[in-house]
Amino acid sequence: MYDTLHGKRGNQGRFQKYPHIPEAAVARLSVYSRYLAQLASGGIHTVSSDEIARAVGVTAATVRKDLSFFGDFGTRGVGYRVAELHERLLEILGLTAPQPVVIVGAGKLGSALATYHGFPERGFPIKALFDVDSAKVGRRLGGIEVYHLSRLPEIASATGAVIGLICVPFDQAQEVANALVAAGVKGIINFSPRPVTAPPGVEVRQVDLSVNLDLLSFQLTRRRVGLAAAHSGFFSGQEEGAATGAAR
Amino acid sequence: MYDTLHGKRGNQGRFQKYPHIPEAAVARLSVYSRYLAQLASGGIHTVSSDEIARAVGVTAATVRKDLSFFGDFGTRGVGYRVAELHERLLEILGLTAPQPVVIVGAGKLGSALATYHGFPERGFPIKALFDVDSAKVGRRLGGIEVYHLSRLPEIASATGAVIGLICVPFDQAQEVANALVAAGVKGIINFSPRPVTAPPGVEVRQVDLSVNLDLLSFQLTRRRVGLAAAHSGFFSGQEEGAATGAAR
DNA sequence: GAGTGTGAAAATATTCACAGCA
DNA sequence: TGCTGTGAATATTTTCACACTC
Repeated sequence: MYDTLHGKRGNQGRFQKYPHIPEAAVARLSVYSRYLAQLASGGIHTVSSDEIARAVGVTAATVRKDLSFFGDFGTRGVGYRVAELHERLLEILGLTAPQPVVIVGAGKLGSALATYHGFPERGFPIKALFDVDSAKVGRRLGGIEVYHLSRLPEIASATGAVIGLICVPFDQAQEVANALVAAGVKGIINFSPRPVTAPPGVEVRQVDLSVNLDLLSFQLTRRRVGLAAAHSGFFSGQEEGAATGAAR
Repeated sequence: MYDTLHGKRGNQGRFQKYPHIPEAAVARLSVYSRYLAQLASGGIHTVSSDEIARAVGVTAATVRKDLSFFGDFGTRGVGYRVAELHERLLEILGLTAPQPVVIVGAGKLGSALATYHGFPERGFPIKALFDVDSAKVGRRLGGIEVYHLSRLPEIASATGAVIGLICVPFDQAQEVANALVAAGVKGIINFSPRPVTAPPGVEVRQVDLSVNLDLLSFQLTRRRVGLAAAHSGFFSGQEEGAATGAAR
C-alpha cells in the first residue's frame, strides 16, 4: 500500500550480503509504528498481524514477513504486545535518539516544513533554515531562524545536524546537496524535482510531491480513456480488448 | 530511483488484463517529463535514453522499457525528439487539461501546499481550502479562500474539483475522505499518516512525509550499527557474518 | 483454537542482450 | 555506426500455506 517515491540508488546496495530488507518493508514498519502508538494511547495491549494489516491496508502475511526480517516479536496464538513491539520498531528505525535536521530554502515549501510539527514530534527537530535571499535571512519562522547559506557549515556543526532537507528550485538542488555534504550531513531528502547525487556515505532520498499528482492524473485519465475510448488505439496492441472491461 | 509512498490497493488492480504498467514506471514518466521540459527550455532537440537515464538516475533499459509500454516514440540510431516526447508524456499523464484541486485542512501543511506554486504550474490549480476551525474560515492564503467544511459539496461542484488533498490530523482523515467522495472528487491524496479507504472509482494515494525521514533514520542507524555493533546480535541469524563488510 | 514464523511458490519489476532500423 | 524496442533472463517482492507454539 505504501509506495514511496524511492530515493537512493547511487548509494547502492552493493556488497550488502544481508538477507536484504526491502525498502518498502521498512517504510511499512514506519507506518506500523504509528498505528501501534495509536493503539498504545488507546490502552490496547495486544494486537494481531491481521489487525495491523487491516488498519494500514496490507495483508497479514506482509506484516509478519516484514517483522520477521528483524526478529521474533510475537507470541503464537496470541499476537504482539503493543508496547513492546512499538518500542522495538522505534529502535529498528533509529528513532530512540533525536536526529537534528536543517532545511535549505526558506520559500513556500521550506517554510511549511519548518513549521510542520510532525517532524519534531517524531524525533526530527528542525534546527535552522538557510537561504541566500537577504530579504529572508534573519527572519524567524515558527521559532526557527533563517540564516544565510554561507553559515551552513558552522551551524550544522553546532547543532549536530545529520539530516538536510533541500527545498530550493531544481537548478540549485545539486549545489545545495554538495553544500550539505560538505557541512557533514549524513542524509538528505531532496524535495526538488531534480535528482541529486551524493558521495557514498550520504543517503539521498528523492521526494517529489508532483509525482503523486501526476500518478493520480494518469489513473483518472486512464479510467476515462478506458471507458470512453477503449478502441482509440491510444494504448497499443493487446490492451484493446481488455480495456472495456477494465473500468473497475 | 523514485519510490513513491504507494497509494492504493483496496481499489485493486483486479481484472486489469492490461499488460499492466508498473506504477513505478508511471512515476518515472513524470520525472522524465520534467527533465524533457528542462531540455526543451534549454533549446535541446534530441536526447537518447542513456542521457535521460543518467539525468534522472535510472538505467537506459528502464527508460526504454517504461516508454515502450505506451508506444514507439524514438528513432533508432538517433534517439527521441525532445519536444515530441515531452508532449506525448504529458498526454499520457493526463496533464493536457487542468485538474482542479481542493485542500481539506488549513493547518500548517494544508496552508503550505495551498501556497506552493509547483502544483498549479503543473496543471493542478488549487481552488479552495476547507476547515472546521471558525478562526480560519474566511481567511485567504495566497489568494485561496478558506471555507467551512460544510460548503465542500457546493464548492467542489462549482469549481469542478476532481482531486482532493487531505491535510487533517489522522483521526479525522477517514471522515474527510468520505466527505470528498460525497463531493464527487475522483482522486485523493492523503497526507495524514492514517491510511484511508474510498469506494471503487476513487483513487487514493497515501503520502506520508514522515516515512521518508524514518527511512533515512533507519539507513543512518543501520550504517552505524553495521560499523560499530556488527556482532551485537541486533540483526539476527545469518546477517551477522556479513555485517562487518557491509559498511558501504 | 488462534495466530506467529517461514520456506516455497507466485507475481512483479528490472536488466540484459541483441535484432532491426535510420 | 548508433541507439531504439523488446523477448527472455534475472532479481526482487509479495503471497501462500502450513508447521509450530502458546
